[in-house]
Amino acid sequence: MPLTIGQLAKRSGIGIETVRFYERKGLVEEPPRTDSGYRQYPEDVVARIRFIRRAKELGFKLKEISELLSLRVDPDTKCADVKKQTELKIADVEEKIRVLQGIMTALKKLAASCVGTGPTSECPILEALDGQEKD
Amino acid sequence: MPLTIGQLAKRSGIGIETVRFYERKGLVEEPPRTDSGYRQYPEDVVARIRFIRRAKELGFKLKEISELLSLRVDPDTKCADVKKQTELKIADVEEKIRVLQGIMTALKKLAASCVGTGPTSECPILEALDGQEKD
DNA sequence: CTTGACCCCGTAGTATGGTACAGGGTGCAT
DNA sequence: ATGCACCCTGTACCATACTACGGGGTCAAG
Repeated sequence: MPLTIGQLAKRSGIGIETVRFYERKGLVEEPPRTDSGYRQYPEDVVARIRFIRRAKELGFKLKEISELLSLRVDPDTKCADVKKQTELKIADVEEKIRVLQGIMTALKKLAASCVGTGPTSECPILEALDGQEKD
Repeated sequence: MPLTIGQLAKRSGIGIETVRFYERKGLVEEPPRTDSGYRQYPEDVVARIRFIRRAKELGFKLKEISELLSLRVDPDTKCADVKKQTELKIADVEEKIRVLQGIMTALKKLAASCVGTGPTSECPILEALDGQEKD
């Protein structure tokens, strides 16, 4: 028995509007309709939306997810293509971590330089952000 | 001698439109104008924009930067307040790194499980994203 | 047969951080 | 005095990922 959009949304843990949004974006294909125009989703769309959610959690953007999704639809694409995408994503995430760790180091250095007393005019954090300029 | 908006933009390394955008956002205060309406920036605005740029590089959002900026304007705020903001930011960045490392682990596990041969129908990566469902 | 929960569509708004016009006026050099 | 670079305002647009709303139609229970 097919699902209404509301049932689909509830089962897959997203909002109704988001389902329609994904449909507009091509992430979820347009389902058949009842005579009155209600969307009728087959069960497996729940799995597809779960796929989208998991991929999102792994840091894929919607655009990347739809690429992943079309890869699998095309019978000519190979497992290796999917693996390549994943490896690109790994490099991407590694880069993000690298940048954040640089930020961390800088922030910690700032925090360590500050004893936490005195007015802002003598705050070493603000002075550091000012660079060579003095306020 | 005061700077025109174009000179300010060039010296501080951002675009003219961005200066006006920062003005609208309250990050850069409205400068005096010439009779004809041209903005006239004192030199030290260059430092202020550099401050904004550095803070942005450290992962502060514009909203957070404007908070930082108002902290320093208020003579009653203490160095400790700035330090506290910085420490909150450190926790924030640590959390981001933690999440990304979890993602990395998952992605690497996926990539490792895939030998890279065969059609997408047998791709372990897509299967993993599907969860308990099989395509 | 009415009420309430659900569905439809299209449009617009949210937040973030800008960028890009259009349609003017200004300032300076030649 | 004319050309060109620069400035002004206001508005609209970019991507990202939703979320909300208005004004309707539908379905099942009581």
